[in-house]
Amino acid sequence: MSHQKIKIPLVEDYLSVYKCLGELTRLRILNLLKHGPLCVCHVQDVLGEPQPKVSKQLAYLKRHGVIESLRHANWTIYRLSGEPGSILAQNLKCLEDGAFQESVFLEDLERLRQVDTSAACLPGEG
Amino acid sequence: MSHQKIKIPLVEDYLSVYKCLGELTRLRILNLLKHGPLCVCHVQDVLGEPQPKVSKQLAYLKRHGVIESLRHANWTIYRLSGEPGSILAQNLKCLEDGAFQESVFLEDLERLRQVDTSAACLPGEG
DNA sequence: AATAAATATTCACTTGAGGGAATATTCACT
DNA sequence: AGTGAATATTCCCTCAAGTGAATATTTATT
Repeated sequence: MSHQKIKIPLVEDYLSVYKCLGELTRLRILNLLKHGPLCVCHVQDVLGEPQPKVSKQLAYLKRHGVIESLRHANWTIYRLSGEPGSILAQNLKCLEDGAFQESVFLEDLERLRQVDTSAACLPGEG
Repeated sequence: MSHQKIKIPLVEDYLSVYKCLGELTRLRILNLLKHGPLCVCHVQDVLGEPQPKVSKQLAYLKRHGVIESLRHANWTIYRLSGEPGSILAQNLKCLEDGAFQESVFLEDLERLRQVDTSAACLPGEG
């Protein structure tokens, strides 16, 4: 078992969710995490943003229950924490068909594909 | 024909839409307008918020192409400007099933029902 | 043209969010 | 215990957004 569930109540408050989604770095992070868990350094590499910036936005999302974290050796793995059907899940679905088609997000995914293969800090899944 | 279409390009930028949705007054306004056009004074009455505050948020939403305005005598009528299928429309649909079930929004609708009947400044619809 | 109602805008203020640089923390390894 | 890598946090700064009070604008009415 790779991810122990440290349950933080999901925001069931739309306003919070929209605020989470209303910032580019956070949207980019969610776009990435939609494709699977990632450690901070990978997010950082893919986004090309400074470490504190990434770390802070991850903390923000975690604080609002949108993502969960798991310590794995020296790395912190983040992943989406939404149950299917949750507010966030609904919105991410909307995003999938729309926003995430925008070039910023596609480019991120392209870079993710390159980083992801040589992943050394990914937890054994399954 | 009641609403002449003064076309302002709809925001096809998710970030902008989420920012529009990420503020309580604006969410409340959209919840109201989802049930039909309204003049400023009605919005104001229903929300119980000061006139400049309401007017500014309406201006914000209009500036971002989310709503349209129409002058009708002394009143300004606002209504949603989204085409079906637009980003906003999708999100409003999400909202309909979820956020707008929260008490704030339900209470607003209750107050809207009372105000709406005695409407003197509504444009002749249909 | 003067007035009043409805709405928009300006101004001044405050607050919170985001950013970078630096520092602290946590963990593995020796 | 000491070191280095990965991550988190703090400090400080700046800027944008929201707010209320006051004022301007628009329109109908007289």
